Amino acid sequence: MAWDTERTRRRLLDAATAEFSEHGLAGARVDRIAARAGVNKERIYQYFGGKEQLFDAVVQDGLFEVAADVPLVGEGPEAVGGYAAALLDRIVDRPELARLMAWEGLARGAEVTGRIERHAHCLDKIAALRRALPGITAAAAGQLLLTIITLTNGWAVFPQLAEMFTGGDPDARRETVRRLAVGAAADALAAA
Amino acid sequence: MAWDTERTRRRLLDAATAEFSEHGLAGARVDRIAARAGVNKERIYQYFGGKEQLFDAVVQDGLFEVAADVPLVGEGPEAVGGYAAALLDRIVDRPELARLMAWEGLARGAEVTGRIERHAHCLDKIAALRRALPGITAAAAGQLLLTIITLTNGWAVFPQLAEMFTGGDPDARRETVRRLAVGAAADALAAA
DNA sequence: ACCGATCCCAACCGTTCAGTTGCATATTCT
DNA sequence: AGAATATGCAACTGAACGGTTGGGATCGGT
Repeated sequence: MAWDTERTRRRLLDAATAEFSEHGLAGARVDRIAARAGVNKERIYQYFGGKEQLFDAVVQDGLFEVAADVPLVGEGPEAVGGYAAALLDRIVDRPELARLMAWEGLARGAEVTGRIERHAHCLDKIAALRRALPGITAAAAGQLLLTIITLTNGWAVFPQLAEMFTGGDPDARRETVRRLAVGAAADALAAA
Repeated sequence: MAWDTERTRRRLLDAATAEFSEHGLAGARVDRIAARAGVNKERIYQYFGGKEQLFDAVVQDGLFEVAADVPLVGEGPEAVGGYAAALLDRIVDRPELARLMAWEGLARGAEVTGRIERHAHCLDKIAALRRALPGITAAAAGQLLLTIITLTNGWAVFPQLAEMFTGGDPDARRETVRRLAVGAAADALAAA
């Protein structure tokens, strides 16, 4: 049998995504990740270096994937609303990345590793937002993006609140989030 | 020396709040909590039953405290904006509860323990919101409350995003959040 | 067909963790 | 004062954890 190292790597990454998303950095178990992947755990240390570095790789991977899956298309506040709604849909369907971001923010604070690529990645999103809302300032675009991500990720991070306040109905929430995003975008544009 | 059990309890609760807020449920160390409190860890098991129950007690305690500290006063969308701004200020100043809520939501999902008191607590907040915005539906009030809490807690839960998108400036964020909350409140009111 | 490099895995290691126990000390009741 | 109860703590325990090691299998190159 040929060594399909890329496949092993992928399996580990997927298993780690599930495990870290469920249990966080401290709660995840290296043994469990290896078992989920059907791989010996020693591979983790060879491929990624350790638990924390594997976590980083997982976040990076997820970030990349969601950016490709949910693009910001069109122009004007309505397009921004559509983007927010699509993002929420994605999170309802696959909450892993939203949860990972929260675990990361809670455990590591503001100093994230791999700042460079990450920063570039975020600048890309801000640029897309400024393309959709011509004339908006960079600061306003940042605020708007933070608003959108916070609002959408909240669904995955505070399920207990979502359940209590909305009965866990994602449809109702999507429309609320869409209107909020449209309003926030229009507001940011008007302030330009 | 007289047995000041209440003081010991309080010290444990405070130490546990700090520890759980920093490290989460899985990352917190019982030994560290005891050391922070200057108390033997065996007391934790006598007073609270165990790590998880202590966590519950900490969340409950924090929830109660913040509700008392940040009331919703006045009427109309502006009052709601003021409430959101005050909540964000509180979170910037003392992010413990926001972080605890996130750890809880991530680790435990929608099924929170102590549902009854918790639910009553939330119904109180919704009632306060409906008093401030006469005519609003219960569903709209729930959406609005979820929006406000999500937006404000986001500052503490996603510090890496806050840093990247806003440069970590809480003042700019407060004004954005205030305007968003006012807009959301007016919108919810208009839909009535 | 051989060799060096790469990959895989079972077993192992030192540490750390949540939770317990046994006993000394302080308090309250009578 | 003395018995009964509640509180304090150091030391312990069994399990689980992240990480390592040594040896065997499989590859590509020649």
